[in-house]
Amino acid sequence: MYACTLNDEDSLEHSLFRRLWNISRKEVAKLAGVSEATVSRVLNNVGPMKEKTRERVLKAAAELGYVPSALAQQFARRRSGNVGVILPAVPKVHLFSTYYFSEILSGIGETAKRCGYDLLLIFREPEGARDYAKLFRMQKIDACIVLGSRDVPEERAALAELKAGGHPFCLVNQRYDDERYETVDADHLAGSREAVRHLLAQGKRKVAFVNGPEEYSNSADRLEGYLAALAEAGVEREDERIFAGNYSRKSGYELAGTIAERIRGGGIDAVFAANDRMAIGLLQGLRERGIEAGDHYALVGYDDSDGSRITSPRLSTVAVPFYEMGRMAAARLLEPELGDSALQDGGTMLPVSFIRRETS
Amino acid sequence: MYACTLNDEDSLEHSLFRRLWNISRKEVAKLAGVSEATVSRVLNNVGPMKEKTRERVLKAAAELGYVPSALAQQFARRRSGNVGVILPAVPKVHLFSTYYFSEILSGIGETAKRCGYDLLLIFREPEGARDYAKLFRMQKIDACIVLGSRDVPEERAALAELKAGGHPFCLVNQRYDDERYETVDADHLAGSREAVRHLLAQGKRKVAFVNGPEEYSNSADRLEGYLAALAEAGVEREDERIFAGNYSRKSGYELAGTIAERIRGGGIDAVFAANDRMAIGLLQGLRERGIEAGDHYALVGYDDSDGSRITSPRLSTVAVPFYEMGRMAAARLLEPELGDSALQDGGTMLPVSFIRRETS
DNA sequence: TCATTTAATGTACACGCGTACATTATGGCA
DNA sequence: TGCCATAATGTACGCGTGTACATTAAATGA
Repeated sequence: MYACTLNDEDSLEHSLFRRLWNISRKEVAKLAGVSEATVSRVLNNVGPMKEKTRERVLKAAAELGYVPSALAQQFARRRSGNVGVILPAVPKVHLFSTYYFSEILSGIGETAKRCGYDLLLIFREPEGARDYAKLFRMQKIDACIVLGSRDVPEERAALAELKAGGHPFCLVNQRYDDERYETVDADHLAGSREAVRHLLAQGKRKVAFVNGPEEYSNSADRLEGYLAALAEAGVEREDERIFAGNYSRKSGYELAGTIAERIRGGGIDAVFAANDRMAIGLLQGLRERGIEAGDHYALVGYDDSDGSRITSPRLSTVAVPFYEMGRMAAARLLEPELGDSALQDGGTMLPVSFIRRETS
Repeated sequence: MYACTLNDEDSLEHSLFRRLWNISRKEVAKLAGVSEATVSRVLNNVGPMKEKTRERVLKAAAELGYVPSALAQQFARRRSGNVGVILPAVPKVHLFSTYYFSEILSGIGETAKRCGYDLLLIFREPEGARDYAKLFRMQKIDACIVLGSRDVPEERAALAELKAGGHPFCLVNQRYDDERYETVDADHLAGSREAVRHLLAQGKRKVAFVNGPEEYSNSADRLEGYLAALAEAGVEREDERIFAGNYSRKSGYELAGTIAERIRGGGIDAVFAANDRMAIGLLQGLRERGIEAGDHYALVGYDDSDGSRITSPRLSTVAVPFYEMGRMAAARLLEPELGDSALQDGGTMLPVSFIRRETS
């Protein structure tokens, strides 16, 4: 039918080699009979162009199955198109709810995708070597979101370096009030106050508090909320009722011995734990000692994690909009114009809500 | 002391602009008094070089705070250095244990970091548009690991295209036995058989099975293991004892009505659920009907998730080495020479182990 | 019709690195 | 000393885009 001309050679090339030799702008340009620049302009929709040309180029691109090389684009644009997400070192993940991270990560992913960014996962080095700024200098990422940040010297140094370098980043669930970093947090003070108010409203007067490590601003917020609620109700602060865990279930479990005695002795009639995991550990530890949540004492956790729904009795807790927080953190970095309008400025605080279940 | 020469201008440049204008190989070369190629060779440790030169270059690089541009490197090497990790669409995540993903992800991350790769997170599109191969054609990733794969036509097509394109990928926890894809799975047949054997050994003879959707090879494996154990014990298969859930807690919960009746009627004396979430949902649903696990019936879950430890009674289950599976999947792709030696060839199956707790 | 603006396209180069190849230093050996 | 093999380094270019600038085509106005 057709003579074996150059055209046929071309189509042979297309059908056979398109998967072998990556075809580039050049081939598309040749097929469409235009210059490479025109191809580029059509695909990026920049500058004026004749509709006819546009169609020819798009057709040629489709025919060749052309896909621009992200590598070359990134290089030419000097942007990686990646948002780095910094996660706690592997073993630390288990201190937090994994639920916590998957929710936040999903939220970040949603916004990032919408803005044309990809997510680069970065596990924090266990041994203090946290050179976040290097990731920017290497141009691996254009922005980054820091999860599980703790107020320790190495972390402060790393963040200060980011700031000094002018690198866009956003903290989630951790504030450095003296630093004015971009931050998305939830109103843990209000959440804790609410939780403790609830306990007080039940007539409890000896409310213990199991907090997490003080390197997390979350912990300070919760303490503040706890104290505020007590003060409101005219209940005196009692330091013996304040305990320190590390947000792991185990740490809650291990406090059960001490707390059991106090409950038996009438020194404690309710417990507010700074997260569900510790609350659950405590619940289990106390149960082993014959002390039942919701019966011998009231218990409230924090996070509304999956776990809070599967204990029995079900755990009262405070719901935190992790997914929203992730979305917002990403939006702050990737679409700052929208971000500002969406929040009352400086209002990085998302609302939380107390959820009463069976342990209180 | 020093005259204001070009040298001083240079050091001014270093101290002030090193963070503003990204310095490149060129500046290092000039400062070290060598060619750019030599800088490159020193930094990549390629070819012979004089120790003296090496030191000069490294010193210059350090002095300038030089960091190679990952973008340019990737472009020149035509490798992104990224491993794509494909995750279920956001809403789906909740069907799986988030524990499951964070474990596997950590395992992948460990190996990837060791091999000098980064992790690019990719959420599967909800609407069937899963063009995995495009990620390779765009050169966004050099390899990919597919999590939560389901045997549906779109998925098969996407995987077939990957294979046809010669793109390295590895499935985790899902097999396509007719396709010979690179896969890392655990021995769910053995795990399920073990779990059911245990129930039978307790004298149970009417063991129900709550399975997940059949698009997951995991589900088929578990069914097979369940049936194998029954057959061994000479217990006849009874289709009315086989139920279909979707791996969510809710789906287990919703089966409670039917199963409660059967337990009361003596038609069921034990339940093996294909994952912990369904087991927990069922446990809760039955409890609401006054039927207690470990008491009125025996219950075994699957996954050894966090949740299995916090129910009461604690859930008997089957532990799966998710972290190891992640490590191995990554190793398969990134260090195939080691991977092959580590496993008996074709032996993609990792062992699982039954864990007896209080519900059985 | 021609001059002048504006639309549409082409030409040329930078981006920062890796690396093939050319070139120059070095050392061994006769 | 001269020759050769090899070590060490330099030169030059490609990788596939984006885009500034130059050029040409079309449109507008007198």
